[in-house]
Amino acid sequence: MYEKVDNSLHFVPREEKILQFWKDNRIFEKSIEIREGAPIFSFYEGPPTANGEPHAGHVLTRAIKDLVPRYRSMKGYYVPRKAGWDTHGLPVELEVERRLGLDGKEQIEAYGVDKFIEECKKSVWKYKREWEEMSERVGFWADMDNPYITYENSYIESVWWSLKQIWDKNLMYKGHKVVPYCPRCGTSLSSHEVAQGYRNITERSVYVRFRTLEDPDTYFAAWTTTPWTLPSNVALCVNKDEYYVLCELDHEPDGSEGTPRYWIAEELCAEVFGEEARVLERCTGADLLGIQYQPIYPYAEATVAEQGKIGFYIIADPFVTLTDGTGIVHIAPAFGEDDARLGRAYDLPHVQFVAEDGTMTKEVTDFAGVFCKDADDGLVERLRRENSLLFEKDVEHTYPFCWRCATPLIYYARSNWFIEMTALRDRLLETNAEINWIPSHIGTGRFGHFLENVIDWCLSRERYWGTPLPIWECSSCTKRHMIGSIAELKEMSPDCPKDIELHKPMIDAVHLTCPDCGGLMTRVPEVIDCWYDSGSMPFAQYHYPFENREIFEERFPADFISEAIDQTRGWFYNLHAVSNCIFDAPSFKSCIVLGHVLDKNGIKMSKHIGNVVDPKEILSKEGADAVRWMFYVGSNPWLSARFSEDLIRETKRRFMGTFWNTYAFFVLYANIDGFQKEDYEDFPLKDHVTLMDRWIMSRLHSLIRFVDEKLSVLDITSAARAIESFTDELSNWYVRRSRDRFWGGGMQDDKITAYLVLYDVLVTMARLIAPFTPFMADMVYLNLVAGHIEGAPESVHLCDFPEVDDAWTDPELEKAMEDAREIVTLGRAARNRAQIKIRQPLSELIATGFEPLSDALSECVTDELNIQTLTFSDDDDRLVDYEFKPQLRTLGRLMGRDLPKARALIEALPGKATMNELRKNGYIELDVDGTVYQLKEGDLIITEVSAKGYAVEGENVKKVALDTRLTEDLVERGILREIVSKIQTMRRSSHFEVTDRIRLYVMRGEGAELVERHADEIAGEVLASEVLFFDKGDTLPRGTNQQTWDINGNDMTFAVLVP
RNA sequence: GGGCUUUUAGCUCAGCUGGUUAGAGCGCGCCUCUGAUAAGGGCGAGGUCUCAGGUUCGAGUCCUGAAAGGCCCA
Repeated sequence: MYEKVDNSLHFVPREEKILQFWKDNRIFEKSIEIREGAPIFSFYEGPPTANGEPHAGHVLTRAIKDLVPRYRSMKGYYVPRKAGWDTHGLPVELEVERRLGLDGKEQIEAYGVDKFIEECKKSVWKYKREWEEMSERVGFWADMDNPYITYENSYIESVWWSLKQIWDKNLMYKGHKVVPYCPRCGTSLSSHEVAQGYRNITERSVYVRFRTLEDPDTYFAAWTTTPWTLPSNVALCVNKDEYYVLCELDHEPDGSEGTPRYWIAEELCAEVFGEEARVLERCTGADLLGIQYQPIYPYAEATVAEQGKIGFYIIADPFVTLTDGTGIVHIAPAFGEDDARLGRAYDLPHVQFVAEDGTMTKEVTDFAGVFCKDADDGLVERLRRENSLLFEKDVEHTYPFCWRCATPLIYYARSNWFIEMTALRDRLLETNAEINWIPSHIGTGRFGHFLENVIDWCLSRERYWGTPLPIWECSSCTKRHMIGSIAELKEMSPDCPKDIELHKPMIDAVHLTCPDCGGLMTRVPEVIDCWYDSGSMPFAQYHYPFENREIFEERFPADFISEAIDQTRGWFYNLHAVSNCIFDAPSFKSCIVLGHVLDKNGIKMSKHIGNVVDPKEILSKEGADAVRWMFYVGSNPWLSARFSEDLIRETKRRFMGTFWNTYAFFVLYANIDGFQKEDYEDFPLKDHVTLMDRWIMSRLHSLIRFVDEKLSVLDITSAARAIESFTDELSNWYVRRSRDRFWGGGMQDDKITAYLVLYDVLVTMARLIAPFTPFMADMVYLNLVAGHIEGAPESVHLCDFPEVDDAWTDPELEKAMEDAREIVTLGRAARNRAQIKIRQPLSELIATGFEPLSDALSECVTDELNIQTLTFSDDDDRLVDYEFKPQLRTLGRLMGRDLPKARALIEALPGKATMNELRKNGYIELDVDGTVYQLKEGDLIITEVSAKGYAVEGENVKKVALDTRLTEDLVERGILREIVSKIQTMRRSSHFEVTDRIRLYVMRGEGAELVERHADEIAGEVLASEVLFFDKGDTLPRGTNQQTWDINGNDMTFAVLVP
């Protein structure tokens, strides 16, 4: 006996049982163990941070990241899955700061860095349990007991090793980077902090003029919203591909007489100077390169002279656009990222006249000590006095403010450590081309573009909770040393404790002895960008190269990774960057880039809108399989997916409900008949299979092929959709058409065959869907296979993925069945139209436009439609006329502009006459305004149309005509069917068991004679052991259910009883 | 502001290299069937394929531009 199946859709308690089963029997561990020694399929788990709660998007990520390894595992690969945790970084520090009530670095130092670090270390586990529970609940299988943790010494040591590789390749340097900086807090802000503080403000922008050296009446017109950076100006920048003009005005800025001339972008000239400007010359930006001008303020002269560099001339860069301003951009390399980049490229002088506290430096003599933004007024006033100011204008734009203290941030050059990614640019692009991105546009688009414009990686952070940058500097000479292992550290250090922890502040107390001069070396204060940690996971998770050399080597690069699209410049880039630096190779071969999960209205989930769906709640309501399935089948995973309970319920009903019911049906009848698969191991199945059996088996094996192909190229959605439509065909065609094979007593060969086939389909399906809906798959498997079939694995997840058996596939049969089903659909429509219900037998259905079906298939159709004959006929004159339409594909080329007219003519052609001509000559002639065209059959779309006396359904070629005439015999058979149907209804409403044999009473009167003549037939259908007749008024035994029906116009009364 | 992406029925989605009347499921209305089913079947209503130009005999599909949503970056 199989365990009785409850056909409700409450999957949650069943899933919980399965979870327990997996845990108790170590199914995950076994699924790995049994594949040991097999070829590796390498999967890298992107480490989440347990500093925040998991949300619906993480369920999608885990659903995808679980499916692929499960599939590969069942395909025979060894798929180790090591979980990991991302633990370092500023968000952790901020959370701890907030909790401890600290504000800023000074207070952290006062509190004690060692205690602060301890708090950080604890804080990163805040939501560990939530993450573990969510992962387990969705059936995400990974080794959570031995995860890699980025703050552990062994992990950090591997990171250090990799940094030293980079150091040894001379790819690391110290330089300036412009960062968003809060002058009040004295610290730079990370991008995500900056993002919190954008505000819309109105600010003054100024147009100023720079006098050229060669001609005192010729100027460059420039524009800026930050006058306080003008004292630090060292160059002006144009776009060399844009056009510029030299125009002349009739007055100086202050209104006095003069004819000053200005260089300005052609497109912006009229906007800035109006129509009065006379254009004298026109050239491209390229022609302006190198022209020198006078500094607008005198402050920088000495500083520039000191540096021995050349400034104050025209440079060019594509970043200059003509959307506003003048097309000539003021460049101050200390105060803008583009500026800084150009400063490096052109080797411009470094002028930074704002101090770390945000005040103007002493060089700006007029405003020394004034907060930079407050100096704007004075600076502009001076320009006005000196006639350098053209105009002022208010502009509205967004500007970042410090999220902590609301001070306007400034972009400010700070000293930082960099990895020279620009030197690897070409290799980054080449190795990127080897990656199979899904969807592919990521590789060429978003990610590819990012790599094309790659900038050097600013690695250092002036913070506390991170991997310490292992560079030591000598206090007595200029020596710098990079440490690459704990052993090296201990060897070179006179004061390294034995159990050194590789974190601030402990590591800062460790000194080295300078190998060059013997002096004392101290570590630089910075930690590194925590993204570098996660980019190092391919090797650091295994403490490579200090341990696990082989493990790393055989698992690098990963065959598969997947995260959401916001990781493009995050984890995807960091993995790629680090592995290119260290191994000159990509670190993953294929990657599914997931879209974001939105709410049911397509809006991003966010706490303050209050539309966040708690994944825990949904999982415990609808179950994990349902949520997983919704993600797989709903839309392609790279598109943003909407997440709503309704959607989950719908997809769950469509697939899981249908599949589960089919399974429950099988178990119900198998148990009634005492069928058990193991009792029929030697049954010669192939000798007994029917057409329907061969069809469903063929469909099953075609499905296996399709799903396997799609999954092997990571096309999850197509695979899932195919499974869904197969399930529908299984339930609503195979099982429905085969139902009566399972009824009645006895165990004939045909019944056994039906059981064996349905069993095979269900069990094969269980293996096929195991990667998708692992819970339901195992429920079915555990009941039908494990414990029944000797030697079968104890869980479906220890099985192999199903393989295609070509002995079963029969594409022609599948095609023919498709036709049969189409005929059935049309036939049903015809019946509906003629208002003749299925229970009324009819004599004939004529199908046109179909290949004739085999006898067996025809029988399937006649039975389903309750007709006596199915006839195939393509030229039955009684039924058809013809209509013509142009075959645009061929005639478009032939006729061109005549086509619209020809089309009208063709559609007006007389049906049968034209058809006869076409058959006789092989062509017809068509005269379009005097041009005669010969049209062959292929140039026309020929449609057969309806005829009289039949109910006709269908369009174009494929049609059916239903003969609606009723004979006496047909009417009688209709009544019989109706009678049987009503008695069946009574059986059910009396709550008899399906197998109960009944006593049938029939009241004498209308139709009773008919029953008498067909008593045996009726008795057989309704499982009646005897048929008795009674008269109105007779008393029937107690418990008899008596009812009167309108049987096709006759009032008839029946009664049923289980004796 | 830039890059990438999405936009097809009330909702979720198909729609191949341009081709004839743009499809499916859900939902809705009417009808129907039911001895596994919370199901099945038929019909119907519901579409300016986001918009505007262009190429073409012909555009949901190709090109240009715009709008709206999403992501990343500034």
